[in-house]
Amino acid sequence: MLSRTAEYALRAVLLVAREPGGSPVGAARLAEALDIPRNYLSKTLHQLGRSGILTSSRGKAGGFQLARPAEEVTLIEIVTPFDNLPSKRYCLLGRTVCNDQTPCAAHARWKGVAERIGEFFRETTVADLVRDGGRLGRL
Amino acid sequence: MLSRTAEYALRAVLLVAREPGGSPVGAARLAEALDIPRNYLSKTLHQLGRSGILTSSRGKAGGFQLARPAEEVTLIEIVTPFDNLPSKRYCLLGRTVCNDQTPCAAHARWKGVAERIGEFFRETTVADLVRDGGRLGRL
DNA sequence: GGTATTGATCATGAACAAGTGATATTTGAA
DNA sequence: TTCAAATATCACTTGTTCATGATCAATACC
Repeated sequence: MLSRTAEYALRAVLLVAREPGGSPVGAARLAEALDIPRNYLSKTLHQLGRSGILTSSRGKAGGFQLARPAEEVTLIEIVTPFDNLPSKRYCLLGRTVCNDQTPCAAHARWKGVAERIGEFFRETTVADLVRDGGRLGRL
Repeated sequence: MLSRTAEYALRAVLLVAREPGGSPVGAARLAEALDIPRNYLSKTLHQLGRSGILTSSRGKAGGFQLARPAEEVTLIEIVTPFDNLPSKRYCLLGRTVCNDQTPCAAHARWKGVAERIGEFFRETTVADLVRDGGRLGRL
């Protein structure tokens, strides 16, 4: 469903969002928690910065923080730079044109499911998932 | 959502299923209709044969036919060899363990969507899509 | 100012998917 | 029996994702 990198991005953002007091979380700590190489995660974190989701601070006690309130960050924002999700226009059969006027063979039945997926990513916020709890790290 | 190859597989099976009288459809004709290289599609068709979805006949007037009635062939059967779909156990955040007992942060909210996707592929049959009509080929 | 800490960046390779071209093999029909 | 049509298979290129290691650059703190 999602690329590896997009999964890491989600988990990293959630870890940052959970940090008590909103203090900066270092890339090394995040990489350790997610059990992936630090330099690999670094690139992902940098992209999240360019997306306006995280801010970074260098030097001692530096790290990453949320750039905006968790209530305003939706999952689709986090995931989009890493992965093209099935949007409303997505055709299950990979046709270039596929809509209600000129539908593919699967259009009518797939439409509802695709819309449901889109809703999930558009409407679920970081705050929602922080509130729900649940595991993020290695274990 | 699906890999290119899986999309081609679905479209190819539907084209074969639509063939009047169930007569064999040649790989060349399928490739032309889908606008993809013949040899590339050949490998996909061969795999569909090994999956027990299509049968092939060689020689003149050979080609591919449905191995079983269209009502009995579900989309998940077609797609599985080419692409791992998000199943019931699939974790949106890519954690190795994720279930109702030890959920990830997204589990509760994602569960319903994933189940809906699974239902679609498990319950939709080739006959359903043939009945619906809709386009398959290049245009 | 120097230095340790931290993020940012560069270079590289493994694994996989997608696409291309050539050849071998089977089989029906003239 | 021979030929042509069709599937089956092999070898290769290209591009992308994932991952790793090494290095550069900025910054707080002493």
